[in-house]
Amino acid sequence: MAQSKYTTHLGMVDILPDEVRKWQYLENLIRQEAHKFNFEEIRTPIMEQTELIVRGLGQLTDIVSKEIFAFSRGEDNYVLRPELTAPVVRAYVEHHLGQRGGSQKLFYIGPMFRAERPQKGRQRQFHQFGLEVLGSSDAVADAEVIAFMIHIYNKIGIKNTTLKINSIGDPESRDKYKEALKAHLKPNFDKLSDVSKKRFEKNPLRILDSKEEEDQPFIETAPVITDFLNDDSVNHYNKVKDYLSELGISFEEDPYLVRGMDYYTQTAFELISPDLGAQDALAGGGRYDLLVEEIGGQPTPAVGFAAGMERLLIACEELGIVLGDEKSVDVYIVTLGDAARKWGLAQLPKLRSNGISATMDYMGRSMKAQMKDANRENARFAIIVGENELKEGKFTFRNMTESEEESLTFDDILGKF
RNA sequence: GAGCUCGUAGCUCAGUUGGUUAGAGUGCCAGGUUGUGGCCCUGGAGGUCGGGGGUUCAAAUCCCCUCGGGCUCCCCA
Repeated sequence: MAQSKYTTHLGMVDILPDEVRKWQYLENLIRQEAHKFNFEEIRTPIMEQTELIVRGLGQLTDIVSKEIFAFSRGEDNYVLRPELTAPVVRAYVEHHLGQRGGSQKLFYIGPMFRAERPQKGRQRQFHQFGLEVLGSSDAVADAEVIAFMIHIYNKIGIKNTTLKINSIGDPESRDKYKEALKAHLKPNFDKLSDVSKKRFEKNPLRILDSKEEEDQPFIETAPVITDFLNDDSVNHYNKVKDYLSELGISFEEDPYLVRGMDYYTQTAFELISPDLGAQDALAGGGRYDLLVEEIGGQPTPAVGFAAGMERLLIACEELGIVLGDEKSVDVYIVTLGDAARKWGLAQLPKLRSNGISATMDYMGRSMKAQMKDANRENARFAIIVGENELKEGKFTFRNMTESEEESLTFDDILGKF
C-alpha cells in the first residue's frame, strides 16, 4: 500500500475511535476505583527539567542513559517524562503537599515517553496509571498500593497473573550484597555472558535477571539479598508479606527481582502476565524512601507502582475480555424532503437537552441510505419524518432492535425516554 | 545499538516455472423496493503491487539500493 506522506513517529501510535472507547472505559474504571481507595488524582506537565529525571532515576539507569527524549531551548533543558514517580515527588516538594497533613495518596493516568525500539507491549509514547503514597513508612501503605494494583486487574477480569515481591533493603544492605555478589561471580567472570560482563561493574544486581543460559549456574549458587538485610528491612518485609496474606493476596517471593530505577529501597514488586509475550510485566513498583530528600524535600518515606495501559489492553485482547460498549446513539432522525430535514435539524437540540443522544444524516442521502446509516451507528430508535408526518404532527417512531413502529407526537416521543 | 521477518484495494489476503486491461472476501457507494436498516441479488468506485534503479521482448514475481512496519536481544510499563 502506498505509504502516506505524513505518519506518526516511530513507536508513537494513534488511538482511533473504536480503541478510544476501551481507553475511556479503562480510565473511568481506574478513577472510580481510586476514589474507592481514597486516592486523589494528580496531573503534572508532560515535560520536566532534565536534571529532575537524571537525579531522580539515576544517571546510569538505561532509561536515563539512552531512552529519554531531551532537548534544550535557551537556558532550559526539557525532557519528556519517562515515568511519573519523580515528577510526582517534585510536585509534592514544590507545592509542600506534605503540609496538607497525613500521608498523601495520589494517583495518575497519562502518557510517558521512552526512546526505545518498539515491539509488542512497548512503544515510545505509552500510557501508565499508577499510585504514590508519600509520607508513610508503614507496611500498610505497601500492602494497600499492591492491593489497589491487583484490584484493578481483578476487576477487569485479568486473573492469571503472578505477583512477585522482594526486598532490596536500604542502600547499605544493598552495597554489602553487591560486594558479596561480585565476589561470588568474579572467579567465573570469563564464563559469564557478554551482557552480564558489562553489568558486572555498572549494575551487578541485574545479572540476577539474566536469561542467558551460561549465567544460570552462577545465579543459582549466588548469595541472596534477603540474607544481607538489616533488622529494620527484614521486619518491614515480613510485615508486607503478612499484610498481603491478610488481604488474601497471593505472591511469589523472588530474591532476584531487581528493578530499573535507582530510587527503590526495601519493597520491590512486579505483576507478571503470561499473556503478554516478551514484555511480560503488567505493572511494577516499590518503596522509594530516599527520593523525596534526593529531590530536595524533607526526608519522606514513600511507596508506589506504575502500570502499563497498553499492556493491560493487550492482555484483555488475548483473554477475549471486551472493554466498553459498542458505539451507539439513542435517536437517528430520518428525513424525506427539505421541510422534513429542516424539522429534523431543529429537533436535535430538544432531544439532546433531554439527555437523549441524537443525530441525523449529514450527506443528504436517500431514506434507505439513512436507515442503513442508522443501523451502522447502532441507533436504538429512528424517527422517520416526511410530508405526511409533518402535516399530521405525528412521527414514525421506530424501535430499531425490535423493528416495531408507532405513530407519535414529538412530545410523546420525548416521554419514551 | 544488533538480529530476524514482512510490505499487493480502507481491512484480511490470493497471485502457479516472469507472460494480456492485477484478483477474492469484507468494507464503501448505488440499484433491486420513486417512504424503511439488518438477510439476499445486481452493478460501481477504489491499486503508480511501499519507493528508486537494473536484467528481460515482457517484472507484483528475478537482482541491487532505499523507505516503512512487525517481532526479538538489551531494558522496561
